[in-house]
Amino acid sequence: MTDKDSNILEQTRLEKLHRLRGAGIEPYPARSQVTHSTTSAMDQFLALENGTETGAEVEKAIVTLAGRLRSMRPMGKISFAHLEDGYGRLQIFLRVNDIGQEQMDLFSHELDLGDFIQVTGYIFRTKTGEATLYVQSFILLAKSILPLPPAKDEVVDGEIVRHATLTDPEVRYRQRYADLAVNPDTRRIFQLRAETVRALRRFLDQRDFIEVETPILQPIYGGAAARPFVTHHNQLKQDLFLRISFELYLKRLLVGGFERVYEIGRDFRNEGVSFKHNPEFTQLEYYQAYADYLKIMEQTEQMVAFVAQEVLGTTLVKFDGHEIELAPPWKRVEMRQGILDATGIDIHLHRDAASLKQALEARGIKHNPNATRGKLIDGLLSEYLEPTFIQPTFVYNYPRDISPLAKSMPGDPQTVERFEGYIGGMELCNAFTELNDPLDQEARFLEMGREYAADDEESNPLDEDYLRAMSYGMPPNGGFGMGVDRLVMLLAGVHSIREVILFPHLRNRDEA
RNA sequence: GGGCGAGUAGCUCAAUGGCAGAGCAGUGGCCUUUUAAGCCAUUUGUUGAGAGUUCGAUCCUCUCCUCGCUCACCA
Repeated sequence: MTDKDSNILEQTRLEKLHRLRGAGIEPYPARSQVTHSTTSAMDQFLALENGTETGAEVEKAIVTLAGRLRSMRPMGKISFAHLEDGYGRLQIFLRVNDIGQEQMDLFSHELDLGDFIQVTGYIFRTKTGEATLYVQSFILLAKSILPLPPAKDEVVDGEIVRHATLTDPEVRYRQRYADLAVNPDTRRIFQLRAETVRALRRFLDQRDFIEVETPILQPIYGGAAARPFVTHHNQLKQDLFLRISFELYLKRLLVGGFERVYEIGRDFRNEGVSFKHNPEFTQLEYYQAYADYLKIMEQTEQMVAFVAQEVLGTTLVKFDGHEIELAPPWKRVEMRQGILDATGIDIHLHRDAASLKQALEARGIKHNPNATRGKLIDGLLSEYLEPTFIQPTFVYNYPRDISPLAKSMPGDPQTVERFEGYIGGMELCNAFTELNDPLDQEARFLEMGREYAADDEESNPLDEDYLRAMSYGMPPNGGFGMGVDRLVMLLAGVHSIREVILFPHLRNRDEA
């Protein structure tokens, strides 16, 4: 930062800091003696207040709290300020009669917005009725050198109206600490995120799933079609990939005898960035022995509705200008029928890529000439169906060649038992009846190797160890994967994945 | 990677081919129930970076950087 030493605001604060040190006051003491939070102090005060009949004196319960100075209104011989801690805000009140001129000057002249202080006193009500801490003593806990972005707010008819506030997305993402410090809405999103993850765990734990952790650094990546990040182990002289999914490891555990496993963790995909894509994102995957995709479909509706109810207290969410009802049952669209309705093309009448391309060309639908049949169908899904799925919708029965890990439908080898869940025009989850036939699985891997060009980085290397595991015998099972970030977007009602990731990936900033 | 938009004081934003402004924040003063406290005074700029056109560029042109939106990519 070039303006570091030229910024007069920082210089002023540094001078204050040096003056404090010179006066024997440590601006960063190691210890504090907090007895209450803003809310617990307030709760205690309200209880005392309510327990007191008219005419009786409210007992002056002495509390010590700590927090950050968020506003200051010095008025000569008295001073008001607001203190904010991790729970909320409380107004504090200082009077020269009680704390003395020296402390009063210290408060008015040497403290700044953003400083952490500890205050001791009792709560009373001001003329305007605001419960306020009457300060008997205070100490500085941490001096703030860099001024926080100002974020003033006032209360109008019970609504908080914010005036100057930090809105620049770049600063908000790069300096998330500052965003969190001044924007309560940002803090709320990440509290909601934590509650969402807890609720997901609760849902699965109640159903006898066990949570496991599988490798992030993998010698062979797989389980999804995505370009990986590559890294290197120096000592072992071995290239490693950051995982693009958990799938192949989790299903090895079914071979090992666990019947219900899940993992919540980070996936890494070396692909484009957008409002719904971050290079690293949080994924939930679970696998359940003796379940099929229809069972998983039902469970998905229940899980999402459960989480919404736990986190928001309702299954009705607002997203992107829409009211979305998450309670079951969700709409179900069979893929063939959905595409037929939307485009007039019956994919069952076009059993190979060439035939399907002809049909697309006849209707003037643009497409990638090198795509497989499955990719063409997937393109139709993304183009014509996905944006229309605002209310929760399952699309089911997918083409086999884009689903190498899913089991074919009885009597229709070109179609697999797979579904994806869409909400708000966004893919939320993906699940299928897992393929557990090692011979079929090997054939699929080889088939994929033929259909994808050799230089197509999405074509996964053949995972022979996975085939060996399956050869020992894998119970029939249903598997499920969901983007946790997207679920949080939905519940928080925000349109960008960056709003639900604390430190989203941004381009390098050249600080030359 | 392509297209569109944006970048001006610490923050939020004005302005004009001719001395770059306001509010807030800061600093000094007044103020014993304020709360976007108020009043008086006052400080703050490589106008994102670089180059070009021009007597003169924050403004026009080009290149670059960053952010946002969007398209492509993303079984």
